[in-house]
Amino acid sequence: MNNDEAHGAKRDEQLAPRVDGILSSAVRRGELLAADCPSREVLRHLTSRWGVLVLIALEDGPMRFSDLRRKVSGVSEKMLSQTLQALEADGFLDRHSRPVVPPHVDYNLTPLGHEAAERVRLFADWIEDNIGRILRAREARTPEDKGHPTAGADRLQPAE
Amino acid sequence: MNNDEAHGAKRDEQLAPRVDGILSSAVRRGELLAADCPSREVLRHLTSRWGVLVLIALEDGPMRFSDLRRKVSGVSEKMLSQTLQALEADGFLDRHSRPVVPPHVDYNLTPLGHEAAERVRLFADWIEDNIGRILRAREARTPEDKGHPTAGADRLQPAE
DNA sequence: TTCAAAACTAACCTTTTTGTATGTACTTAC
DNA sequence: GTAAGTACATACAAAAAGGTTAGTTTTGAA
Repeated sequence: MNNDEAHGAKRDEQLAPRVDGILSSAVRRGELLAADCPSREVLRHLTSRWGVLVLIALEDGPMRFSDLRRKVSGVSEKMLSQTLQALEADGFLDRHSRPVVPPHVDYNLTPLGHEAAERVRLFADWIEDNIGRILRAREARTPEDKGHPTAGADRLQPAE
Repeated sequence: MNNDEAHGAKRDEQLAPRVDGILSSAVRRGELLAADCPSREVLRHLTSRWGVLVLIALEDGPMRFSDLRRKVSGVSEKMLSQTLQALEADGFLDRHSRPVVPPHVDYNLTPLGHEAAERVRLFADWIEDNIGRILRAREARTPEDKGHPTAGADRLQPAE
């Protein structure tokens, strides 16, 4: 038997993900673009400055705090522990602390975190693969001053 | 020789994207995790709070400023124009202003922007599809106070 | 004996981001 | 005649993010 129906609470959250097929795109799109969509908060956490890099770093396997700190170059201890706690609270990774001294703590992705990390890395890989194009496109625009909003609007005409 | 060498400057950026195959994963991974990697800045722009939503909104086609403002619910005029300018400067979207009054300005994704938006949407879709799991995973952790770093370390043993 | 390493926390400060409110120039709708 | 809409800029204020330093506790290495 399926005890899925058993807990009963929060039907709303469970309803939306079930919608798949033709309508799903429009419905889901509408959700994220809505100000009160809970996905927005999750999106913020996962796309946070250090969150992205931690997820990517942990894809290679479990890692200790200080190893992560060295791997994710540039992160401070404070931001790393803050980021790890946020991701842990969201259920994207697990923390395993061994009661030894000096402390030994391992972090590893949960199945959920692994799925998220995969997607994040796909996006990150695209950026790295295309960083040349991107930088060139940027340079093609910054050198020349692009027309100001009012600059081209010297001669105004009524909207047709 | 090929005229690729002609401009001389920034060989480095062009070199990396050319690396593909077995080594690419390790190399690229290493780049983003390096503090001075230019991809990090691009990543910040694309994963900025409103940048993600603007890219997704523009995937359906060109849109005017005020239409975007209504579609991306919750964004202020200031942040929207700031976000649009940043994405435009990076070459992810184009701005087309018609010299009429009241002003009429259209924004649309460039080919580059389209590729980026696709990846971003894939990730966003995953979040929306799994928001139920995510929220449940979070709730499973927050109610109970998870062990403090020192809490479980009452009896300390030398690291083995 | 002093230092470094481990994995943090807490306090303090700076920087960045975001929001709010206002103004602009002109037109259309009420 | 007044309000609303258009696409912003600008100034100021609040909030969030980030950095730096110091401190904890114990071990092992120099």
